[in-house]
Amino acid sequence: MKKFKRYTVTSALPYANGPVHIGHLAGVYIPSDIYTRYLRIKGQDVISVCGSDEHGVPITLKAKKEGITPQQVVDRYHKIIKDSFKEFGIEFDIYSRTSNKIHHETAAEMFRTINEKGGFIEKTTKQYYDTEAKQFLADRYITGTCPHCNYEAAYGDQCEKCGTSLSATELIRPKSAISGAKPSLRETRHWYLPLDKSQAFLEKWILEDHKDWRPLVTGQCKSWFQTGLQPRAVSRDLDWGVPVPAKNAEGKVLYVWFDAPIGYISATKEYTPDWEKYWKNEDTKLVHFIGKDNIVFHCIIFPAMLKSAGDYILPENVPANAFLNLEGNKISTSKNWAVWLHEYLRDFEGQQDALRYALTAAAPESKDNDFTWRDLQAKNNNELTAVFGNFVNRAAVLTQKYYNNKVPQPNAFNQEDEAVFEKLVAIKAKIENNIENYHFRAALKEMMQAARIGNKYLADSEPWKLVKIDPERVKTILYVALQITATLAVLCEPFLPFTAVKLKKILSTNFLNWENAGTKNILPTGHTIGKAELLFAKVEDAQIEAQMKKLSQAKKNNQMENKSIAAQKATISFEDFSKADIRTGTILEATKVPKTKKLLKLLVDTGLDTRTVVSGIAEYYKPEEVLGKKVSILINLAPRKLKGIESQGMILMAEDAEGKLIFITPQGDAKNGTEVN
RNA sequence: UGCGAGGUAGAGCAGUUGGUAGCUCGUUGGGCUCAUAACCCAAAGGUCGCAAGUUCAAAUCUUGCCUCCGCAACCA
Repeated sequence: MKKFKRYTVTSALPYANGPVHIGHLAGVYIPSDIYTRYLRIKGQDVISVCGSDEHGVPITLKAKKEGITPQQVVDRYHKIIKDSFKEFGIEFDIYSRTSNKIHHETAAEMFRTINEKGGFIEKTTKQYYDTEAKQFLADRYITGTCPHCNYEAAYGDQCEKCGTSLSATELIRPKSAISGAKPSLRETRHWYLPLDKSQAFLEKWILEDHKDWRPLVTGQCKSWFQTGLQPRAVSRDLDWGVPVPAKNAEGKVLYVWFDAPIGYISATKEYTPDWEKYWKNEDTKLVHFIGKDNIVFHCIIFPAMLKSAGDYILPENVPANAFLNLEGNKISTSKNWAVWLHEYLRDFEGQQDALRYALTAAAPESKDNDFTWRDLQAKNNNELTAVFGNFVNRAAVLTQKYYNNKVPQPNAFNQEDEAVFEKLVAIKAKIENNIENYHFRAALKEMMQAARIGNKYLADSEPWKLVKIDPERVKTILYVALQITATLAVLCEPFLPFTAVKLKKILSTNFLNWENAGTKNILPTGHTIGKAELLFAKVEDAQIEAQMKKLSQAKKNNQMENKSIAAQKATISFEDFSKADIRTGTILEATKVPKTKKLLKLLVDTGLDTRTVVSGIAEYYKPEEVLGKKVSILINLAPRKLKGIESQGMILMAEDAEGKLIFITPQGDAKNGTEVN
């Protein structure tokens, strides 16, 4: 395997239109932090770069909605995100932002470089333009009627009712989702990255040269290759972003997906003038940590960009994670279905490692996973506290009791003692191997195994019994136990940095390093350790219940917003349903019922007969409008007198978004009297 | 609909080139008392999504189906 001299580790730039939640942490930031912390402890030359992604349409929309500038939006979230990362112990060497001057310059320069090499093509297309909001509209921001199923709220890229994928120009009665105005088609010219020309190179690079990538990642790339890569626009008509540095490019900015990954480079530049060795030197290992939604950008598009620009190295690996769900549902920023990092830090002060542990243990490395609060509690209380914390406490307390906090002088090691050291060495090797191959979940498990070995060692050797009959042996036992503890302090650092600090304080040592973990004299005889203190606090039921309550509140709020959609009614049997006799019919006559606001008196041909029905639709329909209308009618409803007129059935109606009643009209040529089933 | 990735004990996950199904937590029983009622030992618990096929032998290979997730060209 290739030997690298230094590492450049990137973590997907969080989008600055909301705070960071546990899905981001489990998918990207915790794995990248484990990886870089590990490399740092081993003394490698590594930089970890990240920053806020601050451009793009959603941010401008949010600003508009709140009546502030996009800059104010990103300033707000950049601060929240940056602060919460720091407090959570995600240790970037630099956390930058794409609204920075240095980023604008770097991104513009990248564009120019590629452009000068003829790496773009220019194309003019027709796109919908919102004359009121004065901007071009992405397909997603156009709604209209689906040409296939007539669903009225279809998006410009897809109809969610019938699932057909659409292009915005197919929509009947298109409407801007931003202003509600009717958009018009306008010509616009854009630069495109001709990915099709890079396909051959990318296919070889990914499928042949990097067979060690995760199946999830390779699979998705394959999927793209099969369809065939197409040119992709790198510019956009918008006033928020990096201006396109070219002639005739007024009002055009670099499209966010082009701009964002360059943020890794500009962050590096901001960090060190010596940035080029991290991006242009073949001895450097570049690793991108991302979520699965970002695979195409980091495995296909960004490499194609880097390649076109020349000089740049390409990623060695892109360990993308799948998604984390929360209590069985997808995490959603807009629905507030999330555990926000800044809120966790407030609600669980000093318990960063509990979340780090739970999220690493449940990391969605190969498939989507579910996070539950009960699981966090169980992992913290039954694993971290019970196994790890308890062992450390046992060793420290025994040392305090028997040796006044001094590491005792051991006698010759017996077979059990030797076995312990052998296991520790093996565990350390497994952790290294797992981390280097991005198996952080497995690495964490191994780390805990070291604590288990400690507990078992104490339980098997029973120093508290032996102290009365063989005090010399107890010295060796406690010596060994303390070596295990010190090894733990080293091995846990990539995963549980706060615990590592505490543990080193308990051992009152700062001379531990990765290389001597698992060795027989990591903590020398005669060294005085500090006072025993608890490493972990338990997570109490009350804390969990408070969080669950918060979530159910979020759920309730969502339901309030979607109030128009009523919950499903109680299940009925087929017999119940078949009692209802619904027929198609035609309205023959309609007259307003005098002295009422709502009622129309209708004469309906039901196929069986002609009958009178009184219906509460007068607010929405004039009598002449409903004449001859095909309707569905429930005919065996018990007759009822309304304003003195006997109503002999009920016209089926639905309510639309504005509360207006609309007829359930049979499609096509249903004869009057046809049964509706 | 197409493509990709999953579906393995109550939960979360391993299972290398096909050869007796494993780990952690939880559950049950026992032991211990140095320790945050923590720790240690043992047991129970699985027709490996379903169906068919290849094979002496399939969680593992082939085919079909069911199901969940993602992507599908301007969605970041």
